[in-house]
Amino acid sequence: MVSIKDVARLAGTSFKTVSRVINDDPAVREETRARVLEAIEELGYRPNSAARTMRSQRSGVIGFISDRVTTQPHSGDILRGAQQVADAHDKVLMVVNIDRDAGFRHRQRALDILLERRAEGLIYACDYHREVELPKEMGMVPSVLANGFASGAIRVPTFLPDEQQAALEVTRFLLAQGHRRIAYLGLNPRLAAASLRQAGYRQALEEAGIKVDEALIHPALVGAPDGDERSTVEEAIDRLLANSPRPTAILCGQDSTAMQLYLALAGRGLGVGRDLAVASFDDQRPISTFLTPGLTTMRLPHLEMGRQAMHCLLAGSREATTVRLPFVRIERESHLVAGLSPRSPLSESAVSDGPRQ
Amino acid sequence: MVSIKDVARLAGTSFKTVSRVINDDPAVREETRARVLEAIEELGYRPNSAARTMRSQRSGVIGFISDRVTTQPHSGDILRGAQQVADAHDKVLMVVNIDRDAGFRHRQRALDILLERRAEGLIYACDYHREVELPKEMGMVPSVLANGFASGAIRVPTFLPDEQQAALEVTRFLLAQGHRRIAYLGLNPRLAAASLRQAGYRQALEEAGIKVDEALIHPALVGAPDGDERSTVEEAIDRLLANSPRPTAILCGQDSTAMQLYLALAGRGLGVGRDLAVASFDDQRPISTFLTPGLTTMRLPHLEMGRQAMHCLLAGSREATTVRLPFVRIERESHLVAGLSPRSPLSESAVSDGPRQ
DNA sequence: AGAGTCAATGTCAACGTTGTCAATCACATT
DNA sequence: AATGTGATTGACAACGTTGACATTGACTCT
Repeated sequence: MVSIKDVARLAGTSFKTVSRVINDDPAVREETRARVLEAIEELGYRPNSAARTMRSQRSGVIGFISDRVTTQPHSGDILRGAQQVADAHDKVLMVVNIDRDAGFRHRQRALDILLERRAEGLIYACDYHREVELPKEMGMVPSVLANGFASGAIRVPTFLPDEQQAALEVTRFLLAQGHRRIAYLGLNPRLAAASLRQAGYRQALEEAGIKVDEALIHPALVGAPDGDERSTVEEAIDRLLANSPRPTAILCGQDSTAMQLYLALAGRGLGVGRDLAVASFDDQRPISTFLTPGLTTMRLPHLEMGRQAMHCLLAGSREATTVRLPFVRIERESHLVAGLSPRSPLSESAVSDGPRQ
Repeated sequence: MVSIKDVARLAGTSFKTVSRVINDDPAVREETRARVLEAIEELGYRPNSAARTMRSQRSGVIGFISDRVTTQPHSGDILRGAQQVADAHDKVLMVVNIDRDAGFRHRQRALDILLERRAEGLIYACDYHREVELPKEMGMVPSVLANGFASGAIRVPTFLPDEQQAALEVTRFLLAQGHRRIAYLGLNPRLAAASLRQAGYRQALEEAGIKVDEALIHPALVGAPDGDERSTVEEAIDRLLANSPRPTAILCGQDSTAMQLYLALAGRGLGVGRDLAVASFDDQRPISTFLTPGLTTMRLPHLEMGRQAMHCLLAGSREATTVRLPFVRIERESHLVAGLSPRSPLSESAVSDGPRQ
C-alpha cells in the first residue's frame, strides 16, 4: 500500500510536508502543495486510518449494536438515521448484530470487536419497542439506547417512540372527525406498546367526556404458548360489529391488523372509508400505502430515534434520561367516512401521505 | 487506555510475553500465562485493533455499501447474511449508505471512508433487483455485487435472485395443483424482475403444452411520470374476471399486489383459496403471514445472497460471473382451491410456512 | 567438563501518522 | 553588517503491536 513517504519521495519533499497538505495546514507554499497533491493523485494515495487512529488516539468509530433492527421491516431506519448524523460529524458506524438466539458468547464477541476497535460510543438499537438488558460494556463507554428501555443495572440516555401520545393524538383526530363510537383492536398485551397505546386511546375518550365501552376493546393479537403470536381479528370483528350502536371507527394497534381488518370487513360487505373509518399505528409500507383506501396511520419515528440517539451520543450527554419521540400522523383516506360531520376542529397539523425522508 | 505494556508491568514480564499470551503462542510457561491473564483481567485490557492493523497490514474490515438496503423491507437480510459469514471468518463489516439522492460527493465520501480504513473487500448491495453503475474503486479492491447487475465498465462477481426459475417453479406448482387457466398480475415493466418473472410464467405454461392467453396477463403496477408507481389491480381484476372461462388461479408479481388482490376479490364476494387460488413472489412479511388464508409465495433469497456474496469475497474469486440463487417456495394456504384435483405430482420439495433463518 | 539442545523470555525495529521543536531561508530593520 | 521576523520545511519521537532475532538457563549427551 502506498504511504505518505512514497508520496513525499515523488513530490520531492519530506513526508511531514505531505502530512501538512492532507491536513490542510496553511503553512505550505502553494507551489509545494500543488506538487504534493499531484503526487497523491498519481499514486492514488489514501491516508491510513489505522495509523491516524493510533497517533491521535481517536478511532472515529461509533459502535451500532443491532438487536435485529436489520431484520424487522422499518426499524432499519434507526440505523439510517444514526448514519446520517454520524456522517455529518465525520464518524463511521461499525454495525454488529446481536441475534438473541445466537447466545452469550456471540454477544460478548460483538462487544469485544467494538471495544478493540476503540469505539468512541455505542448505540444499542432494538427491533421493536421493548425491554432489554444492556451489556455491562455500555457502562464503560458513552452509550445510548434506541427503541428499547433498560431493565438491568446499566442505564443510559434512552429514545423511545411516544406510544401513548400517538394513541392520544390519533384518537383525538377520530373524535374530531365526528366519531363517538370508536373501537380498539389492540396488540398482544406482552408488547410494551400494547398498554401505552390503549392508555392513550382511553385518555382521549375520557378527556372528550366519552365513557369507555369495554365491549369495544379487543386484542387482535394474542400470545401463543410457543412465544409466537396469533391473530384473532376474525373473532374480534364479529364481536365488535355485534354491538349496538355499531362503532363508526376502528383503531388498530398496528398496520398489519388494519390489513386483516380491511379484509374481514370486505368479506362482510363493508367498505373501509365508506361504512367504517379505520386508523392505525406504524405506517408499515407497503401495507399502509397499498391498501385501498390508503391507511391513515401514526408513523413510528424510527429515523428520528436514530438521529437523536446519535446526536445525544456525540453531544456527550451521559444522564440516563428518557426522551419520547412523537409519531407523525400520516393522513390518507381510511379515516374518511361519508355522512359524518367533523366537529371541534382542533387545528391539528398533519402530513398527507408519506413525505420522503 | 491500557496497553500491552501496562499489563506487562503488572504481570512482571516483558510486553512481548503479553503479546504471546493474547496470541495463544504455546511458548509461554503455564504459570506465566496465568499471571498475564490475571493482569489482563484486572486492568480490563483489550488489544488495540488499530495497532494490530498497522503492524499486520490487515484491517479485517469488509466494506458493505448499502444502496438503501436498510430502507427496503427485507433487503436488510442481505446485510444480515453477509454479517453471519463475516463473523465466522473474524471479519468486521463497515456499513456505509449510498443514498442515490445524496449525490456524488456523498457517494465518493463513503468510498473514501472504506478505502482509508483499508477495507479488504467490498460488497455492494441493492435494495431491489436492478441495474447499477459500480464505483471505480470496486475495480481496485476485491469486490462483489449482490441483488443488482453492473452496467458500467466495472464488473465483479454477482449474486442475483433467480427470478425466472422462481416463476417457472411456482407456475409449475400451480399447474400441478390442477390449474389450467392461470392469470398473471405482473409488475411495473421497468423492474428487472418484471420480464424475468413473466418469462418464467410463460415457460411453464408452454412446457405444459398450454397456450399462453394474453388476456390473462396484466401489469398490476405501472410507472407514473414522476417515477413512482401506481397500482392498477382494481382495473386489472375486472378484466381478468371477465374472461371465460374464468381463471382458477392468479399469480401475482409481488406480495403487495396479492394483498390488493385479496381485498379486491373479497369486495366482489370471492374468497381466496375458496374460489380462486393465489400465489405470489417475495414473501414479504407480515403481509404474507397475516393474510388469510396465508399466502403461498416464492421467498426472495436475500439472506442467501448476502451469505454467498461474502463467501465469494473471502474465497478470493475475482471472476465476474453471475450466480442466480433460488427462491424458496413457501407453501401456505392460498393456493388450495376446493374441487380441483392435483395432477402429475411433480414431487417438488417445499417448505411449509416460514422457517426461521 | 564442554558442547549441544530446547524451552522460555527478552530486545529491537517497523508499520504510517502527527505533534513538538529545530532548522533554513528570504527579507526587513537597525 | 548584524539582527530580527516570519514563512516554510524538516528531524525525531511516539502511538501499540508483532516478526525477526538474541539471550538465558536448564538439561542431555559424550
